[in-house]
Amino acid sequence: MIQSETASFRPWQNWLEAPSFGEAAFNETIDGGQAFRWRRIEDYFEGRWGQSIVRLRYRESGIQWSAPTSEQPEKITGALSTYFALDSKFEELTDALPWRSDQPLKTAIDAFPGLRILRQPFGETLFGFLCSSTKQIPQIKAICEAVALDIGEALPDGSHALPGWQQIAEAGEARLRAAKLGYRAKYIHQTALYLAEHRNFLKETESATTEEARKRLMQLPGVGRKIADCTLLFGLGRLEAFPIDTWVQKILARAYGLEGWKTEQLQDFARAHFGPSAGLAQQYLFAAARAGLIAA
DNA sequence: GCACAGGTAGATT
DNA sequence: AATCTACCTGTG
Repeated sequence: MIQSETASFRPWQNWLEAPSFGEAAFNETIDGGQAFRWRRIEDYFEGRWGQSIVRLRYRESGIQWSAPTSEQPEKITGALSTYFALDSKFEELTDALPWRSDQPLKTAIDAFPGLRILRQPFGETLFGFLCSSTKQIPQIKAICEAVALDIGEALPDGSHALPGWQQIAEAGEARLRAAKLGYRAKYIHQTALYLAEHRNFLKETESATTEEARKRLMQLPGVGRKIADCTLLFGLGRLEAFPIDTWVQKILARAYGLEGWKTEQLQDFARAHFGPSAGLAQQYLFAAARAGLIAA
C-alpha cells in the first residue's frame, strides 16, 4: 500500500466535549460494526468520514484527538460533535431502556457503559451497509478501503474518501466487482444510477418520518429491511430503527426465548419491549453477544 | 472440499 | 403469504 503523500498530524489534544465513555464502549462504538472506516494503530484509532480524517485514543482522563495539521481544529471538533451525536443524551436514553426487568440487556449495558449510536454521513452509511450482506466486518472494511482507493477522492494524507453516489455511478459495476463486492456490485451500481438521477432522493429521505424514510430506502436495489434500518439508525439517528440481522435474531431467540418467531414478529416485540430507543438496545445486545457475554 | 458470513430479490409452493 | 434459492468471495 503506497501513500503518495504523507501528512503530519497535530499533537494529541484533549477532546473537551467528549462524551463519557468506558473503554469497552469507546472501542465498540467506533469499531464494533456501526462504521467500517476505522482501524486500530498502536494505541489509537484512525477513522475517516466525509472529508474528515481523525485519530482518537482513550485515556483514563478522557478522549484525545489528533488530525492532519492541514485541518482547522474547530472543523475537527465540529465534525466530531455531529459524528458522535453529542446532541443526544445516550445516558438518559439508556436509563429509560427496560434493563431493570431484562437481564440480558442489563448485562450488556453493564459491560459497555457509555455506548453510543454514531451519526454518520447518510450516503456513506447506506453504502457501507450495502456492502455488508453476508460479510464479516473485516471484509466489509477491506471492501470500503478498496472502493475508496479506486474511486474516492484523495485526502490530505494520501488516503482516500469514500466516493459519492455520482462517482460510483460513473465508475461502473466492473470496478466495484474488482473491489471484491461480488453480487453486491450490481445492487450498488443500480442504486448509484438511481441516486445520480434523483439528486434529492437522500436529502428528502432524511427529512421524512422514519416509516416513510424506510419505505424510500427499501425501494433502492439491494436495500431490504435490515440495511434500511442500519442506515436509519447509524446514519440518521433514528433510534427506533431496530435492525434484525442473524446475530440479533439469535439473541432474541436464545436470550429472550423467542425461538421460531418471524422477523416481523420480532420487530413488533422489539418495539413493544425496548421502546423508542430500541436501536440503542440492539447495539448493546449486539456488542454483548459479540463479546460472548450473552447467548447468541 | 465445504459450510458459513451483520441479506435481498425473484421463483416456487 | 410462507419458504426456498441464487448470488460473489474470503475464511475456517
